[in-house]
Amino acid sequence: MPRLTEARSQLRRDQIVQAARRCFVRNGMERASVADITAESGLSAGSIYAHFGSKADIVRAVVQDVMDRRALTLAAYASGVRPPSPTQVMVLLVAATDPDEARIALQAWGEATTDPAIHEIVVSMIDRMRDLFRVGCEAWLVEAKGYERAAAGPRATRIADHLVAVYQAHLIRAALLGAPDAVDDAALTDVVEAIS
Amino acid sequence: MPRLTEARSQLRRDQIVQAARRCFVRNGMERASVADITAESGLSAGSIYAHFGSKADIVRAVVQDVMDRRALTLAAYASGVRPPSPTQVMVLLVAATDPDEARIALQAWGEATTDPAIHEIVVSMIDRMRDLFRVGCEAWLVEAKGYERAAAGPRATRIADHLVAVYQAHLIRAALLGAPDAVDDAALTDVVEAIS
DNA sequence: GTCTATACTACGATAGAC
DNA sequence: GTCTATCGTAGTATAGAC
Repeated sequence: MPRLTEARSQLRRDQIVQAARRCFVRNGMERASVADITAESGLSAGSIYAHFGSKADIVRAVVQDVMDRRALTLAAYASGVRPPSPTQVMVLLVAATDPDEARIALQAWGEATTDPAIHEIVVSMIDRMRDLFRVGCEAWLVEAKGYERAAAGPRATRIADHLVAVYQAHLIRAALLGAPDAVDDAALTDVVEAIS
Repeated sequence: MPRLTEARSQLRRDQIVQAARRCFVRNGMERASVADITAESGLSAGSIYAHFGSKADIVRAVVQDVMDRRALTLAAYASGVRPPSPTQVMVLLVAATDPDEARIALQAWGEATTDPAIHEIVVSMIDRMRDLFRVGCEAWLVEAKGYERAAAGPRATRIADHLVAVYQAHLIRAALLGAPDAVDDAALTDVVEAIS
């Protein structure tokens, strides 16, 4: 029985997190009230506080959730047998960007400047992403470009840093300008390949 | 007399804006209260509301102020007779970055996702910056690299987009990791020159 | 676990004297 | 213009019934 109960509880938590996410996209993490979240989720304040200790806990859960989704997407691309090129990874990642997720990411960056818990989540996420890029690039350099292992490592680190920058800039565009189908593939490809 | 009075009023406004900026760096734009700003500025609530119509007005003024400072710094570099290379501009800009200003910038990005007034300020600032980069790059391509005018334009646009990305990524690092004297000039130079 | 109702606080903004 | 004092409200969190 505990297993089923626990799963149900997790489901409720997720229901609350997704409702909160929609509220945050609409009103911002700080301005969105618990009352907004109750209305959006169809639950009551009492129910919500049975699953989260405070509104700050909900904010943390939403940020963690969005970051985890991003990392999963990226990891999926990087884990194929034939490592994709940096350009391919970036094009896929950009095409898979949800503007709402991008907005949550920007809000999280802002929160991270003053909230230690969010700061920790965001920074460790950036590190994780850089690492995924790095590992993927290293494999690609060795297997597709014929690099020696020794030379591939430092080169991959450099490229990964750059991919993080390009990706972050893309998130800003996606969040503030909407999804410009103007995902200018040509420009993106040009830029990424110049550094690869 | 109106001139002197107006100047004094502007001084008070600036005093409030700078105090508010410090509060925002400490507590975030939303969490910082008007009471915090009165305490930090040494003024009273009544006085502050004589100069600003609402707290939202103060937030807008702070964001505008920080953005204007950045644009001024960049314009100063770009306006020399001998146009600097993209790498030089970026190195100077990065070296001149104040972590507190970077934090305000990140908070402004987050706010821009839900507040139309902030959105307008942020987006137009990004456009202005891109344009300054573009004009500077074009001059540099023509005068230092021997490009034809016709070829320099599109190339400069491409480089400018990239400089914006690199700069935004730098702001994120500066805001969240502090000023890493690890302004890794080598990495920066490498990346910017690859695309130049 | 979930609801309704409410306690308590903190905040933004204003009033009115000086 | 600036102050002190205060009003009204919105918001988080809890109590207690079911």
